[in-house]
Amino acid sequence: MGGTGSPIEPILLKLENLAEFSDADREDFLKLDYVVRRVSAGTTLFREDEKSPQCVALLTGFACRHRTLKSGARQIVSVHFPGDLINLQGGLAGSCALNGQMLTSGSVALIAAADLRCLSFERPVVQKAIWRQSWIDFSTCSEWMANVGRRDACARVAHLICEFATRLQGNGRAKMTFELPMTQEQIADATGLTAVHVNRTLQRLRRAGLIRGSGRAIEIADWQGLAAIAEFDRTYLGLSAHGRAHERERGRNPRVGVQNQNNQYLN
Amino acid sequence: MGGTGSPIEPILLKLENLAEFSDADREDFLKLDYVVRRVSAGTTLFREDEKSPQCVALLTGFACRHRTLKSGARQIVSVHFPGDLINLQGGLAGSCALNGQMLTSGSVALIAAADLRCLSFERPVVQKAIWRQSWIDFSTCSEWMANVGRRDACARVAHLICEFATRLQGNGRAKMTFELPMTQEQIADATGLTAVHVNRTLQRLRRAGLIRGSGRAIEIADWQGLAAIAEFDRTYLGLSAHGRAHERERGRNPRVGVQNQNNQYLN
DNA sequence: CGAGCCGTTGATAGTCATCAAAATGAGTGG
DNA sequence: CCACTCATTTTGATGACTATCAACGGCTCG
Repeated sequence: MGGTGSPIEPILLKLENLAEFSDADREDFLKLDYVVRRVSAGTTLFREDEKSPQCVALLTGFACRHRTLKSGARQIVSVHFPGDLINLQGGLAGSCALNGQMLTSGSVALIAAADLRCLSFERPVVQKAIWRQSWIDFSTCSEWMANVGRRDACARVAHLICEFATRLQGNGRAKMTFELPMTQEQIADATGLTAVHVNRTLQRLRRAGLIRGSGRAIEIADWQGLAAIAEFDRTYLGLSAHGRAHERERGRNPRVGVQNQNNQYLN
Repeated sequence: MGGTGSPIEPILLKLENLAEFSDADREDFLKLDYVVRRVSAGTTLFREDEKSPQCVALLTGFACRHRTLKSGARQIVSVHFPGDLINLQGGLAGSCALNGQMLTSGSVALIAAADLRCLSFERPVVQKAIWRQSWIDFSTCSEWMANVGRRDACARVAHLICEFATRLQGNGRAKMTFELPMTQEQIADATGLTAVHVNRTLQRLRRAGLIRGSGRAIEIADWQGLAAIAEFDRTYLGLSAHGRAHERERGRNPRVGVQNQNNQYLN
């Protein structure tokens, strides 16, 4: 196979990392109906108060989901990369009280949620992939919550950078140089800070020798150090088991005994 | 039906709110294997570094999932009520990098994730219910993230109280009086504050006449006011469509045009 | 070339964390 | 039933981290 030229093939490729697709699975997926749209930065993809079930496949560019309070304060809840299938939760289960918006310009393919639901019903492998994606969404969301709730500004921004480097690289090691697809204000909205403070925090990370580069071009000068102050552990991203020799097993919290299958620490 | 006496019947009842179970669905669900355990407050239910896929059905008492940083700082990511099925993400898709822990004493039924996976495969309705539950988990998680990232201490605590009141009540209106099943330190861990500050915040809410009662007994004195400062909107909890006459449609953000099915604001 | 977004810098004020210790309350064992 | 212990709640004093307000330079773009 390879190179059917379908616009949604990148989406398929990413999903295939999450389950073992058969040729039939692949074919059926590529048969999905969709509409491709070019979108500029800032375009709203879907809104919290809208019921229309629609899934968005991000072909090029970057997008996010966010929640906006009456005060105007915004919390970005997830960031999406080219190849991502966005709004699974909202599309497949009903509105999700989140807004979807492009961070940069790019293009998307709109897929009717009903079609995707059908496909996932007929193709258990597709279903499994979607389920796992949804799991990753949740996992990432809770990691972000810990980020926003329990880390200081430096660690928050460092963590975001680590995550981006890792996700941009796919399954390999983290990229050392890349372009952050967000303005400092958007970084602020993702980390629960203000744009001004993000600016100063980036400067501190630079002065500390952890990153280099100006503007949105980020070069990671000291991955170890950056990951350390961020306490970054890529497990939550659910990437395949490539670089699995993690630095786990260390100083977790040894409050309870050893772990094993059968919950022997339950009473 | 009604009153088979099975310990996991409360779980079933809650799931039935999320999809239309047939009698066969119900029966098969109740046939699931499980082991019941009494657990004391603080008992660890599952750990982030553990692979054993196991789902926990919370029969009595309250539980939470949390993430702990090396510094010892803890972020509680979700709170679970009697009748909840916990760790769907971790159990069905692999470890979730989250710890599960009892907030109070209580009892749980352990269900092998594989069994649940099987059931959900054979019973699309069960699957739908589980999918919707997972959606609610995500939805709640992102609401909490907005809470922790973008609201001040008063609003955060008020929001937590509103959510608890609403969830305790099931589908009706919010309870006016109930017992918070968490210590102030746990509230702090859920809201990204410190225990000391939670204490002072609760006092402010009392002085403001929004809540009454001492200790964990909470009486909501002014639901309107409390929900207002918290910007609480129960939609994200995915409760059935009872009190749907929301206070929506008001001052959202009118940045983009009208919404309708076909994404006409895309370009 | 003006408009506007974005990044940067400075000065100041608040919110919330931290540290320490006393007060309250529940559970235990003699 | 009471002394005792331990967890939890409460209070006070201090300081750090981050927000807020304001202004300016650089850059892109129509």
